[in-house]
Amino acid sequence: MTDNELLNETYGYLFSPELLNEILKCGTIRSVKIGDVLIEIGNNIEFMPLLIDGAIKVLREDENGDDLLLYFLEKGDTCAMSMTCCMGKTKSAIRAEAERDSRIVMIPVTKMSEWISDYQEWKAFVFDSYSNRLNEMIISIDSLAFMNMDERIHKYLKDKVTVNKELEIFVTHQEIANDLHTSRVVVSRILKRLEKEKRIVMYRNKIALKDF
DNA sequence: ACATTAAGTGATT
DNA sequence: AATCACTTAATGT
Repeated sequence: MTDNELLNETYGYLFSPELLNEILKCGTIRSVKIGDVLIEIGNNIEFMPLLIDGAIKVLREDENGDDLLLYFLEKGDTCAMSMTCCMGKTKSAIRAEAERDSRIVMIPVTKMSEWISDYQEWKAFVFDSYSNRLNEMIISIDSLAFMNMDERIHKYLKDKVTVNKELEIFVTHQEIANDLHTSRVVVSRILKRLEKEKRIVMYRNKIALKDF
C-alpha cells in the first residue's frame, strides 16, 4: 500500500481532507525496520509521530539500563511523550522501538500546535490520544502493582499477539524477561507451566499461542 | 567437530 | 520471585 493510501485508511475517517492534505504536505514519511530505535531516553523531540503501519513498543529504562515495557502503539496511535515534549520542550523519558517494520508520518512540532487552533478534529485527536496513553499507563501500573508474574506474562503474550496479528510470536525467554523486568529462569518456568496446560507450544525463539 | 546461544532444572535465599 | 550453578538442546561456523 502506498503511504497516501495508508494515511487515508488510518486517519481518513478522523480528519478532514484539508487536514489530511496538510499532513501530507508538512509531514515526512519514515520507514523503520523491526528493532530500530525511534526515540532514545533524553532525546529532544522535534517531530510528532503518527503511526500509519506497524507497531511500536514503548519502554522505560532504569539507571542500570534495564528495561520495562510500558505499552505498544498500533496503527492510528501516536506517542504521548512526543506531544508533551513538543509543547513543553522537555526531553523524552521513554524509549520507542519498532516492534515490527513500521511506517510513520513525522509532523514538525511547529505544525502540531498550529493545527490545534486551525482544525478542531486535530485538537480532538490530540486530546483523545493523550487520554488513551494515560489509560494504558494506568493499566501497566496496575499490572505491575497488582498482578503476579503469571498474569503479567499472560498479558504480555496476549498484547504481543494483538499487535503482531500472529498467533506465533518470535521472542526468546530472555527478551520477555527483559521487557517485564524479571529473570529468564522465572519466565521459562512459567511458560513451561503454560505449555503443560496446553495453552502454548514452545519452540526455540518462538511461542505459539493456543488457548488464549 | 566445536563454539555459541537458548532453554530446562534443582537447590538456596 | 530471584539467583546460582549446572545440564541439555538447538543452531551457527
